[in-house]
Amino acid sequence: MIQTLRGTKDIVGSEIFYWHHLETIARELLRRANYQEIRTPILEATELFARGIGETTDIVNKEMYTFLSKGEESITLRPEGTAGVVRAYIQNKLQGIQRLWYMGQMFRYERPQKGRQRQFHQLGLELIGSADPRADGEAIALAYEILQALGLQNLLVSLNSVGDHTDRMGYRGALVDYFTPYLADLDPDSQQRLQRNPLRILDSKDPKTQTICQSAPNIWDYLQPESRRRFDRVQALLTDLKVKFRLEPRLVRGLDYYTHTAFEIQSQDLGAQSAVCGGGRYDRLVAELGGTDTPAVGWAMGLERLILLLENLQTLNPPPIDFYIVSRGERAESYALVVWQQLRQAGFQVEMDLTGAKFDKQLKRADHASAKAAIILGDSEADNHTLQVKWLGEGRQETTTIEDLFTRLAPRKNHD
RNA sequence: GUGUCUGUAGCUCAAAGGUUAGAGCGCCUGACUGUGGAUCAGGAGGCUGUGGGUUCGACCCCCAUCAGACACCCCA
Repeated sequence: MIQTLRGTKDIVGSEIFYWHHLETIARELLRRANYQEIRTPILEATELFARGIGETTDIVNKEMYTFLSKGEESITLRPEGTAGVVRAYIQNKLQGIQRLWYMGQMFRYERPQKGRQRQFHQLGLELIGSADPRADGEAIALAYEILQALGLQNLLVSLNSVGDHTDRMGYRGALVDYFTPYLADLDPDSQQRLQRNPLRILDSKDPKTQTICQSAPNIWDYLQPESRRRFDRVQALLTDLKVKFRLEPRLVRGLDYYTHTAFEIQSQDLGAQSAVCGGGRYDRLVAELGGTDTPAVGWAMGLERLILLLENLQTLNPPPIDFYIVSRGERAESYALVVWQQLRQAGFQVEMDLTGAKFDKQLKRADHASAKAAIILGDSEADNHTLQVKWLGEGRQETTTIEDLFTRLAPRKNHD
């Protein structure tokens, strides 16, 4: 049997109702904030991610689906959304402040576990063109409110500032100085990180490394006054917006392009992969990718993780349909098809039984389809142009005509 | 890439190395020949993930492989 590749899955059966629910709420909140959807290709030049995300990151080093196309060009299935959106911003010469959102598949070659797949979905937001701390507040508040609107509980917003480039270089040097004497006591992964990305040592889960980190230098001591003021302002704005957050000096996002604001929203109801949303400010990325120097802030949510939480929260059932048409006999079956068309064109949601089985079997299926009413058609109804309508909730049955049904139920028309 | 655990009917799970691999739910049929849900009776459905091996004999033990779960790494 041919089956799905490791780390990929079908979204099948009632799971789709959770996706629709999530999409409906997110779309509505983003519409109110006048964000515009953008759809960029899943396939991009490998160089876009190498330059955008950073050559030293794990995403670029070991997690990308990269291959050569027939023209020997190196292409990659996107591992995240921001680089592509920024590429589109530059390529399409978008100007001024752009409020953009996207939703779609992302790909990372990793071992799957709870809340992590190789092909997964992200909902992302990018607010490009403003350095105003209010832009940070806007982006974070929207993420927070979307998660709240979904009814998620036990959410924790972690906030940090990683400063600008000079702040970070100073801090990085201080960390290297601090950790070097302890080199032998660090876990092997962190030993590697000391050269590549010492900031990452801070969120190691190794207990011994953790103790060493206790008295490591704090990034806040390396923020220049201007960066510090900016950080304070973002905190004040979030408080005004009633976003509850926790300051987390160790929070370091995995991608190289972040500056100043970094944040993450975690759920305590997931396993180890607890981050449902991550993001921050990336003032250098547009220039890095060849555009004019443009500040920006954004985030991404992992939708599979949100779906897991939603499924724990509530059971969504398929909405009931209006009519299930049951028919038996040659003339009745032809008549049923016409009734099916008329009901549908009048705006009702209708399903017609195709089995030709006995009425009790077909009615059982009507019940199973959670239809409000079954329309029962035999040859005598076909001859008289009447309908037997059985209201399944109350069990009442009536003889009527399709015209009568239309006038009584004032059906929704297709066009408004 | 590393570690631990798990693969038996559509689903959830049984079956001390020893007859013909079972049960619940679901599905189908009938009781009820033009009337759903409940009840009762019956039925279909399995190369025990796959490929090797050990054994008189393997769902069970061994090896490999594929897949899944969880964790590490990393991230959403």
